[in-house]
Amino acid sequence: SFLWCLCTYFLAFNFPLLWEEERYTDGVKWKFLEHKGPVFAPPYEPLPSRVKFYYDGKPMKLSPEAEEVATFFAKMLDHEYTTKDIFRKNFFKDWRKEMTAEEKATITDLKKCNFTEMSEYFKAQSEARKAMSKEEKQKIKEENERILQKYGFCIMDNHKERIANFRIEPPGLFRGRGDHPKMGMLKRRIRPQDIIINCSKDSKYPEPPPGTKWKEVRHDNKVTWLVSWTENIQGSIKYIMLNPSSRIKGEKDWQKYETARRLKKCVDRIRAQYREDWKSKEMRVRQRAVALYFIDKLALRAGNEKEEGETADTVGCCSLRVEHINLYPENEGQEFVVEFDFLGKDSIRYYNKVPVEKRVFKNLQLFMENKEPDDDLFDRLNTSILNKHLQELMDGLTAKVFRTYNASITLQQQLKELTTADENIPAKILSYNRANRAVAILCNHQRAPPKTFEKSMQNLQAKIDAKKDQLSDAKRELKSAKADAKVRKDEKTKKAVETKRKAVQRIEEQLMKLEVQATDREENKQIALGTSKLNYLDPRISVAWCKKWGIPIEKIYNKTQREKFAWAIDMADEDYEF
DNA sequence: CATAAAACTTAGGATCCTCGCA
DNA sequence: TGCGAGGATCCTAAGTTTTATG
Repeated sequence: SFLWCLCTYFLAFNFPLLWEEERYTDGVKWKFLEHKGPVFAPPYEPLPSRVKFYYDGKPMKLSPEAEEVATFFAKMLDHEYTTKDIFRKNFFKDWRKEMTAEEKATITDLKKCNFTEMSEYFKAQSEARKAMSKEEKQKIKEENERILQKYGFCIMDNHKERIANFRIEPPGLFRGRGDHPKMGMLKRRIRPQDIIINCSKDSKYPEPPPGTKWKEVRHDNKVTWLVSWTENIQGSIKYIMLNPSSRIKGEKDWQKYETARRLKKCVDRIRAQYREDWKSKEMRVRQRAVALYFIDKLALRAGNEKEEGETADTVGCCSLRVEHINLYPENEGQEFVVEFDFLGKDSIRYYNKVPVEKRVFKNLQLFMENKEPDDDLFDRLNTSILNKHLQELMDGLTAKVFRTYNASITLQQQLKELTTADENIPAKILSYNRANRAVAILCNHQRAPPKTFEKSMQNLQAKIDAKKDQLSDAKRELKSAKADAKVRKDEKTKKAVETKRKAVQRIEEQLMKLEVQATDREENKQIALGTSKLNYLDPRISVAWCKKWGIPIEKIYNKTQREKFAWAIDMADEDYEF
């Protein structure tokens, strides 16, 4: 059936007769790759001379280089972080590097810099953009479309594929997430001589802009990227790659869920194993087993070590520190409670109180003995040790497979539990969203409550109230029509009763729809569903659910998502089981 | 082996765009 | 027919895993 799937899959992607040779071995990702290269950020446009920068109260004309960096700061003036010490310090240091000797000599204190005119100018610009005529907006749209058509696609092995991010990131001030030590640093402009092009030897190479050269053109078909450059904040490499709808990404995504399904088959054995390991006489084995238990039970991330001072202080499972957990032998009527409180990926807080097995609890006490708060909880463990162990338990098993597995299996279970046959479509979709929500909570996918949340909730409530009034009016009218019909007994009044009855029914439906919507929205206040839907939930579960209950797939997946999951929509029938 | 670099996936917020409603 | 809410899309940072290096 694996081969059958593979076959169906390639047919879905129009791979006539090719699929056997398309299954490259030894890491070959493609045989032919042709593209037009990246789109660079537009060049800097100096400010009109009437827009002034003031230093210490006096107007000062800046060199174009210094002015450009100043505009980056001016554009952020309304953000809170321009008031943060680290941001200001980093910005000022990098800004000074762009100044002429004279500017450097004059501008020595950021507090004496006045960017307000620049800031006002950009606000006015953005207003003007909003106020543009239809024709002007249309023209811009057409230009964007032209660029998309030219640069947004590539040819990979006989297929025209959409590129994900064909535009080079423009220069600006770096703003990491959370308490980032590098916030405010200058992210420099990327030039053609910074760019490495990857394409096939026998393709038409992309042209660098006139008068420039690429850093390198290479032909590495063991990787999937088309363009790369080194970014100056962390010194890491950035890539241009294909869209999720592409064959190369879709196949990888499918493979990911197949690995998670293989874990399903052996997860009982693995769980038994780590429970056994809680008793091991070797400390490293116990630590490994407790960490794995957390990763499995709580869907924690692996938690690689990070270089101190280079990024925000965040952790995952293996990098948890003593200060991130509290142990309660007894708490709110439960025994052996562990309280987690730490910042995870993107500095999103993870807070959870969970009762654990006594053995886990005792182990944690042991791991914490004679340690300072900032010592590692699992001092004999890191992600590479853990993943090596997992690899021995199952081919292709790594820590993140547990997140995928637990997310997908939770969706499947919840859908089974929450969906009832007699509900209408909106109610079924609410059930779907609730199942999705259970996963988002498991994976701790949070969002900031939308700024307009309270207001929009009030609006919705007002609508509901209005609908209720409308309903009682309609009911009253129905009642009087009925009374009328009883007296008159003619066709006309009979018909009127039917009309009124229909009206009541329609309004009741509308009311219910609104109420469902309100519930859904309220429950979703701080939870982001998108991330799990896009990255953790085997789409075939959703496709099967839609088929089973006659829900149009568009109700669950928008256009982009349908493109990304085309493979699953084609592959899964209503009996699909994860 | 340990470590660093490279490759690739996952993530939340900003911005753009559309659609329903007053 | 203009407006605002909310979804779609864009953006790019921040993770994990794989591969290269010494």
